[in-house]
Amino acid sequence: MGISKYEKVIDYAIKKGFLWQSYEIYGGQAGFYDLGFLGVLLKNNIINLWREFFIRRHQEFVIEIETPVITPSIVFKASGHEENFTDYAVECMQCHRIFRADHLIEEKLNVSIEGLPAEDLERLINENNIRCPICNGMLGNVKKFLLLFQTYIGPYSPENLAYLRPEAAQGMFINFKRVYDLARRRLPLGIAQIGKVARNEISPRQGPIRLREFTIMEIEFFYDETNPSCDLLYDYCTEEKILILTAEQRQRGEDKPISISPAEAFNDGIIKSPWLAYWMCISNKFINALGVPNGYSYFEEKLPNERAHYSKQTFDQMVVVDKWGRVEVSGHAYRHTYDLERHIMFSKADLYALRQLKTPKTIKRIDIQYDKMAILKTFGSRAGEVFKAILTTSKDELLKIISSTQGDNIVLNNITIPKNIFNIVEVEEQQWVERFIPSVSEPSFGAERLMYIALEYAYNEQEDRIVLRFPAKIAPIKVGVTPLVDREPLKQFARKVYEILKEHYYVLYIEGGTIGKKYALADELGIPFIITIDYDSISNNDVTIRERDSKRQIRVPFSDLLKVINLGLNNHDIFSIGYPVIEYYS
RNA sequence: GCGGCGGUCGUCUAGCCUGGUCUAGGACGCCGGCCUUCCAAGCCGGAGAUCCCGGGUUCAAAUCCCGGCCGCCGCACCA
Repeated sequence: MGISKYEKVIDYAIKKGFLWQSYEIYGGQAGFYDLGFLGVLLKNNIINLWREFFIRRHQEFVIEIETPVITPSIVFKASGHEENFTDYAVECMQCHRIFRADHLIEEKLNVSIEGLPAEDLERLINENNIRCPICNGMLGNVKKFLLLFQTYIGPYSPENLAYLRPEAAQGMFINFKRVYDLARRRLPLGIAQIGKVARNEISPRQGPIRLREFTIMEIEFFYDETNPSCDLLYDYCTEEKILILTAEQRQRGEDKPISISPAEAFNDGIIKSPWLAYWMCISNKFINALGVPNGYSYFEEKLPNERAHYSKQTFDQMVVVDKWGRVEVSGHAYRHTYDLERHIMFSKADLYALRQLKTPKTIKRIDIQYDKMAILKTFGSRAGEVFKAILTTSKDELLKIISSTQGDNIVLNNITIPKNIFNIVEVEEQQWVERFIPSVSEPSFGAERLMYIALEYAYNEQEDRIVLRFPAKIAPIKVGVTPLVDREPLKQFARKVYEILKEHYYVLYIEGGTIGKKYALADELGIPFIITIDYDSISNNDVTIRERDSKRQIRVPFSDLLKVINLGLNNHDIFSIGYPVIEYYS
């Protein structure tokens, strides 16, 4: 099989100090990675690019918040994670294969056994003599795996169980009402969050691809199902195609995705939520901007049994990678009203949105009126007690008492009151506003996986050298500066340029070795532009700018340097703006 | 968790089978010096290794044995 690109990229990334395994001096710990300075720069650039695509460009209706990682257990009871993030595994005593205990039982007995504890599963296995489906050996004890990290809040409160969040989403759901109010109760509304999450994976083995702690970038996008207001989908997502491998296709065993525009996919019912489609459209553009060309990523619809408990429809955005064929970089879940409903149920909080109706809804309800004058006349000085009795009884209850009592009188607080004092009427009310639970579509990205993707797609081997072809926007170091040879006065000039550029960018100043070696070093770090100071620079007060991928250079007056670098870093073609282009010095 | 394979300067590795000559050799990289006017030239010098950890066998362990840790591959897991 040979060494895969993954190994090469990771070797390279470790060597250059992008990342390395955490807790090395104690032997390391699987599922955790540290970032070095290049890694931090790259990750921050990716996060900021995500912010640009998903938040800044939608700032009228997408709002970023930040909420804690440590979360009281009640939140994940409500969200369903406490129940659904638990796996029950059982091992065959004979062949040592491991199976999901619940899956085995459900298959064999054809019943749903959600939420049963380990002892019950074990009992079911024994009672029904369920054996290993491969070798028919006896099965061992059922073991429980909780994929949430547990902790306790406060030193004296071991009963205050808490979890590290496995997704940032719950922080957004919990804050829905507050942000909705801040946004002047307008939908659609996106709440975005970027932060650390933790999942206690059983055996993470794919380096930075599968971590126990990672950075998630999510939007919970709330909208009115009856009025999605998703014009953007038709404004921006009708031309460009995305690739989708539908659940139907997968069930038929097909693996060739269809090519369709997001707007079309929604119209055809392939994507069930317009906003899910819109964010998939943006996600596709975003992945392109990280250096993944069209055709190298697609959306895979999850089968119903593969979906998370909260999702009505899920697409995983897959990017083609050398080692595993593809890797999931984002999940797009149509969470619908599930989470808000659950939090309303558990917290009793009002997490409803309001909808203005075009025509008022007429609501009929029964009302009880009573004759104040008659009460005064009948009860005289005791009227006050009667009013109190009536007011402290709820309308529903009063209605029940009146309708269920035979005869002409009812008894309230030991006071006998004639029925004819009450008048039961049907009133019609017009409602212009309606409460409802908004629907949610969620795009969710893992930052570290994107880092790996960016590295793998940037990684190029040219003869015996490595060039990292990062898009300028995410390149950790933006500019290099070097004297052509390490002699004065070139060094002095180069250092001056370095000092100026440092004000604006991360810059690498290079001395030592030959010019070829310096360029190679800069290419290896993915630096998009390198500025060389030669002897002509001294006499003409200008510099050369070399572009990483083409190796071509232009000669630019010193005074224009910043302007040109800025253009270059913003994806303008610096070779077509009029400065002399040098294909190659010899 | 189970099974297979592996772990030696920063990196890649020689040595392990057949214990001693290994105060562990080399290359790349790094540091210092010389040289160098455009794509990883050359020369000189230097620093750099708990041989993964612990225990055992032995006069003697990088080398043999046991346990542990970590990694890779397969089973399983991966909302």
